[in-house]
Amino acid sequence: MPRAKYDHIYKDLKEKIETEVYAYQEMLPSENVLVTEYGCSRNTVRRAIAELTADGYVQPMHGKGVRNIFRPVEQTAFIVGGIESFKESAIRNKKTPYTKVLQFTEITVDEKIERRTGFKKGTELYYIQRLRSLDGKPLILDHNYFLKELTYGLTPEIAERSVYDYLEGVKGITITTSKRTLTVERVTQVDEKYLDLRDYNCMAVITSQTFDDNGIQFEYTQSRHRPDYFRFQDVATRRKGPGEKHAVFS
Amino acid sequence: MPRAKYDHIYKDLKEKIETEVYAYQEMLPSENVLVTEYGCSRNTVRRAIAELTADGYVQPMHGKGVRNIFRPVEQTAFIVGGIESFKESAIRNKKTPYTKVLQFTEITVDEKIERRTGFKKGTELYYIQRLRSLDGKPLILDHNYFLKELTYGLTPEIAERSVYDYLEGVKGITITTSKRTLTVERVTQVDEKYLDLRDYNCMAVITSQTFDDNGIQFEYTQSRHRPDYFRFQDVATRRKGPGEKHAVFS
DNA sequence: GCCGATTTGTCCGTATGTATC
DNA sequence: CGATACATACGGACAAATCGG
Repeated sequence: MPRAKYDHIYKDLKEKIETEVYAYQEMLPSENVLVTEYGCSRNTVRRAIAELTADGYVQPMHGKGVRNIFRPVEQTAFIVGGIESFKESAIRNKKTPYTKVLQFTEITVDEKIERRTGFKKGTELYYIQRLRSLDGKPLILDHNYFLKELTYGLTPEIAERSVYDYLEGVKGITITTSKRTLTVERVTQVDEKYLDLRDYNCMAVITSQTFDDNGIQFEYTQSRHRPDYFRFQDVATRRKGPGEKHAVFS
Repeated sequence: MPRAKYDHIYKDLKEKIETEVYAYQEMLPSENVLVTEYGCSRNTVRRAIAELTADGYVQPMHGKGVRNIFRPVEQTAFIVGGIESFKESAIRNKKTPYTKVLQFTEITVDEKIERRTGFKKGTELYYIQRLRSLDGKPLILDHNYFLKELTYGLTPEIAERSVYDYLEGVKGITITTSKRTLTVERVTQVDEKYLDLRDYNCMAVITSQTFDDNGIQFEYTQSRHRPDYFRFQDVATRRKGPGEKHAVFS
């Protein structure tokens, strides 16, 4: 499958930025130069730059050029950042992942679960509880709720390997949008039982609702992270237009 | 100042979605219909839809249409979400903000501060420590470092009102990009002194590096939030292209 | 300060590809 | 198979910001 042209340019520029072919604070070649370099239209170059901007890699400046503002991050903790699976995050963080299934049951949604998960009352779900370890160290406790109608055939064995490989590969589900909320919550007895929390009495909790390409929510997940191995990254770009908001907390 | 055309369409569609002119899970009018409605080109409509997609409001489906997946959020805690100032967040959360300046000093960057903040050694900064309250309840402890060269003239009085109003209004600085990292850290003595933490021994911490429109970092801030009043929201969209990553932790 | 060259920002019309129905 | 809808790409036009002479 041939990638889209803008995606090729995006990845190429991204690598050049990461490997400092363009130095920090340096200008990238102008759009017109890139057009001739890549042999494409200006719109295509602009689309690639737009993606780099969203990644926080570059900053276009009207009338001046596009500046590289990428800074490599030191990798101390387990970085959660963008969109990727547990296994992929582990690889990027250069650690060995391991998953242990603690529970695997089927449940029917009641009012209480409906409010929390967004699934309607009466819906049938798989409920899975999993312990995630990196380099043998248990760090994350996951509570997954999968819509049975779309994910029928799930087993504990699949849950131990990769649910998403199964859903995408076998079931043909395409994951598109994920709404996430990050909070800090008190530890539970289950947290304490499986994770080495020392004297921490809080957990970093990511709850996410995930949709397929039909706009159907097929998953609700609560990921409870050990706080000292947790890091979430984000790039916020200011919206243009007059009468706009400004930045974060100042 | 006349808005850009795509921005007008974006805001118009956004409002229609929020007021449920288009119901949840309903399809928006097709791009071609919108083209005739707004009297513009298809590219312009597509740009507006792209922004709504990034906001997690809609989900375009190849060959089918664009589905509304917007759900209003219940406002329990203090939601941090997108890009906005403390004051604006307070207003959106329907609370009364108050800021107390605890410290206001000038410092010079040493190696230790350089590593943490990204400012070069020898640079002169303003260091401000502020306590943020909502409805009289102290919730956030801010540590700000501002590049003196760009923010010269800051005073404790300004810090008590709004630093950003001063920087944007008086100094003519334009805020563009903000890189944020969210972690969970242990409480400090200062946290305990000013915030009512009960028995929590952790804080939700947002550290951010903010850049102006010249790509110059002029701010480093650490915002320490009381955990039980903290909530961070995010929408992750899956990248297209073959051989791609999938979603969050499953 | 003015003017022209450069560069990014916005918008248009069109063509073609691909997925859905 | 054809009609519809979104996805990608092209080329051109003009506006707005910047910079140098």
